[in-house]
Amino acid sequence: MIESTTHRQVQQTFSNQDSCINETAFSQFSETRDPKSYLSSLVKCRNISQVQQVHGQVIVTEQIRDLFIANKVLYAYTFHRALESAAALFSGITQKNPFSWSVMIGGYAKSDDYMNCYITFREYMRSGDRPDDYTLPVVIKVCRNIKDLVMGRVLHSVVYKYGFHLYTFVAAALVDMYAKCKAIVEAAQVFDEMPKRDLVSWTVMIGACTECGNPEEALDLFDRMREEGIVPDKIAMVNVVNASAKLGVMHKAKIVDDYIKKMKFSLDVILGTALIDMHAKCGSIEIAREVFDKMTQRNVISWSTMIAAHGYHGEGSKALDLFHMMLDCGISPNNITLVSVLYACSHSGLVEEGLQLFSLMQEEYGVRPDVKHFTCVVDLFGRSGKLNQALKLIEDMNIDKDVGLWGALLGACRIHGDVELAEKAAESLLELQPQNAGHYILLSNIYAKAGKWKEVAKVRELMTHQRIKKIPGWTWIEVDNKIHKFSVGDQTHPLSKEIYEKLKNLREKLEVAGYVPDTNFVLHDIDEELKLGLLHSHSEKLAIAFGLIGTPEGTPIRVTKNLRVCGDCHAFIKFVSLITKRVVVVRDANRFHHFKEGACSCRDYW
DNA sequence: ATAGGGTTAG
Repeated sequence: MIESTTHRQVQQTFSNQDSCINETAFSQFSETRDPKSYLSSLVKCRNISQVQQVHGQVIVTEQIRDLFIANKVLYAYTFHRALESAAALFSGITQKNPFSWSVMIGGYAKSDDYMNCYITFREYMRSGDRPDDYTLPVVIKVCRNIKDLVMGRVLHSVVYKYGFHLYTFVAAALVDMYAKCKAIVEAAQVFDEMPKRDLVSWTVMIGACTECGNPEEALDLFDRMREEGIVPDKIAMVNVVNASAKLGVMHKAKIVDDYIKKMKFSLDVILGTALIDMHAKCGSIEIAREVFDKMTQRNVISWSTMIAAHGYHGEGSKALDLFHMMLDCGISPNNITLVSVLYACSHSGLVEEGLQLFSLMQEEYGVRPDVKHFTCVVDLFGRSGKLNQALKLIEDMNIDKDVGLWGALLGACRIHGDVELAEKAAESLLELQPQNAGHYILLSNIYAKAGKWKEVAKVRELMTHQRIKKIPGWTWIEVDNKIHKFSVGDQTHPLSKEIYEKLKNLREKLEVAGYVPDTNFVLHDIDEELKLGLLHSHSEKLAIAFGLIGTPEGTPIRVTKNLRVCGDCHAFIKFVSLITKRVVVVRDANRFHHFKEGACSCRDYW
């Protein structure tokens, strides 16, 4: 069964490595000459040379003719990622059974040799054997890893062609593959078709929903899963925690957290890190930090997550402290850690610290700056008014420039009212993303701030011409575990009358304290009176007024805005926090701005 | 004997 070349090759290797035959497993083998009993344990804990020795021995004893043993040795090679030896052995096996194929294909997959994995799978199909339940998940997983949706669909059709019903392992692999390729409809189809769903199938579907931007559905699925009597494990919980993190709703985070405590899941690195991320993104930076401090093991990801969390909550110096603590613990930062630290610096206005870090990140930490790091530094320069330096940095870098980079520059232009540079940034930005309404709005706001109404009109014309619609700005707030959503001028809320009353009352007090409404904002084709009305009923203001009505005194008011908070609202909120003695936490995108006693935790950049 | 699900930025 085994070709003689393979035999010779192995014997050669065998004799070259004769010095280390004293390990228990091997001597045991030498005595008994019966590898079946312990070969599998040998595979798992010994090194490659022992596999070679066993291989040599079974060739000598001709036990290699036993397909069971040949397959075992094959698996041993792939386990240790010795693919060349595995392939040589594999090609010598003339009577390959599904196990042999599956192990060889899985071996390539494990070693990230995707091309050979595909090729061998194709050979398998052509060999006349039909692919089995064990091989398909492996190849489907490869499609997932390299996001090869085309091949993934082919494999899906193979499943049907051979008349498989959606066996759980295959189906779970398919759902996951589709999800990672962002094909949520197909993922859901496979999931719905499954005759039986186990914990893994539910878990991948929960992950799929989160991945494709529907965390609410993910949490619903989790409830459904439990209703069907499936008990989650830690991996399932990580997916649920991620869903909750993405949703960003604090009371959901609390429910998930309570459940994890109730089920007494211990916090390993991954679950702990996911929890930090969830609490931070749902607004509780304090709880996030508590989890972090409580964790018994932390890796670079846990540290990066916590550093980033302090960063987007406007706590730049805490982020920096943590970064140094991390270094003291002997953990090497990676590129993401450095993005997090630089981001923290730019959001808190720690210009010197940020620039210092950037300048020595390569030699000190061995991380080569990529476009994300440059973006943070452009932000850093930009916010501190050093627009020329920001531009020079962009011009001098020889990395592909992306939307984020130009966006940071455009944002900086808005803060400092640099129209000329804004036009330059916007030009590059619109070239990369001509359909993104946000860029047009930002540019037109910059023109408006400079009083260049002709240019404002031009941008508007451009938008109309290209059929680009402005996205409405929404703000929402959680009160009594319910989400209340507001848009500008909103009158649909049941308590609308009280809200406007409260707002009017509030505005009088704020104006006495020094708040001046800023009418200098863009609204097209609207007369002054209406414009003023809309100014007084920004979605943020409505949500905050409702928050003042609906939440107990002394508790923070937390609102989320889908777009960036405008300058007028920023000033408004500062005064609200001063007058009412309430902490106001505003989240826009993934940034949190904590307002307390008339000040904002983040560096002002409106 | 071999197979499917887990953490960070943007």
